[in-house]
Amino acid sequence: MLPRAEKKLQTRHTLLQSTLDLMDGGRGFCGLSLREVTRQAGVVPAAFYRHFEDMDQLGLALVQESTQSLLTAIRQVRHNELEVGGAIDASVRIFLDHVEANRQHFMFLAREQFGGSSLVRQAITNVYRQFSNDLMADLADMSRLKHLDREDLAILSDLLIKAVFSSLPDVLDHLESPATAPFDPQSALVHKLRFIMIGAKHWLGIRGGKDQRL
Amino acid sequence: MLPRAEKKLQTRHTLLQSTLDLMDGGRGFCGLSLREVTRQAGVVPAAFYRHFEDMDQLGLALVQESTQSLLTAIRQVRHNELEVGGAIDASVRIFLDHVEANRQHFMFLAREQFGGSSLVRQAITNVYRQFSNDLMADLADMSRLKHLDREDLAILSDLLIKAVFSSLPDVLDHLESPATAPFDPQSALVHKLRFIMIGAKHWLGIRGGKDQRL
DNA sequence: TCGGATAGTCAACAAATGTTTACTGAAATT
DNA sequence: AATTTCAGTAAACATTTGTTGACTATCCGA
Repeated sequence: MLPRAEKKLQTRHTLLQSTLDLMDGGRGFCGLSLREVTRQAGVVPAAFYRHFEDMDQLGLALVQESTQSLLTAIRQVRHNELEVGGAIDASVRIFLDHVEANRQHFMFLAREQFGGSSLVRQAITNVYRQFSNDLMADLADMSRLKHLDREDLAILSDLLIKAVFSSLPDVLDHLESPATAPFDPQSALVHKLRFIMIGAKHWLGIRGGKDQRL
Repeated sequence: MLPRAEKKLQTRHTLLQSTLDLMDGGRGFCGLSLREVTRQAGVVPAAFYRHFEDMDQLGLALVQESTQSLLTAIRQVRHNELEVGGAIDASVRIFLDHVEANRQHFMFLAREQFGGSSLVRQAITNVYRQFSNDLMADLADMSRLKHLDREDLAILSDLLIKAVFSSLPDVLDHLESPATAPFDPQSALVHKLRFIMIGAKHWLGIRGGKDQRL
């Protein structure tokens, strides 16, 4: 690449990384100021506008960057699901390895999924929907779930995605101080996904059998 | 009550309510300024300090207020669980009715559970844990879950709580614009909880039977 | 080699923020 | 009736914020 544009990309990356670093202090994205970010990046405030229109746009870029990581992880997981036996264990392992390798990005996603900026929130919501749709397609191919109709599968995949992502904070906290949670978040997550998948396997329709009246 | 302290409590409540009103605009708690809140409340900035030390303390008060609402809902749910048949339907109905009646409070909880202020976040996390423990005690009394040990129950209740709360944003959005979600969030939530409870019922231990290898 | 493009600097601006200090007046206490 | 208490006001403060315009130095294409 040309050293001109390369340098620019490098600064842009520094701005994004500085934002993640500042958020490591436990603060949310909306609590950061433009000047703070540039200060952390070792750049003058005005330089910010060479890369982003405002903080919201930087947030969107951060969503995209994080999503890229996530997409990579998901594809590994989906590839792995084709193998036989212990798909959940292996998938969760791969997913969590990736979370560990991209801790800051996933912290950003976990913290801003319902957070301050509505633009960022909406972007993350769209990513969710996309992943949920992908997962639904995979689930539809599983032989032990053939008895589920489209709506069942949609709700099931949504539930699985929500279970994974709502466990993200536990996992991320556990990475930093491994004594916080009562259980190991990774095995707990596997446990939870098993509950769900077993339930899906024994699902008898919305009315349920008489033994399914809960 | 004496008209002196009563008036003070009223102003305090106005401050809290003003905060919720401002957050209705789609912004997060950490995006609000002290002056903004007092402006909305029709009070001079300095008056804020007669009630709260800083915005974080107001946030904690808001957690407590919201928690009170939630406790009320939960108690209704637990009482309802003692009745026979269709416990999930009825429980979810009651819970969601309460969410609807206290929309702003639950929006606050949903949005700030991982959000900006670490003090607020931690307070909400503690509430979660408490509810999860309560639910665990209830689950332990259910005859169809007698085969689960303490760890199973802990993880199960955590999963149920997470499923409910991660669905809160869907439910709240649906209240404002009932065409956003692909499905009705309420029935979807019932569906999800059924998946989980059925899975719990058929749970055969962490190693599972040979038909439970996922 | 020249001339334009441009990433980043510098300085300045109005506006908004959190916080403090002294005050006012009504309610509570004595 | 006199005095204290205190919720809310008024004004001022030092900072910080987002944004702008003119600049500088470097890289790029001609």
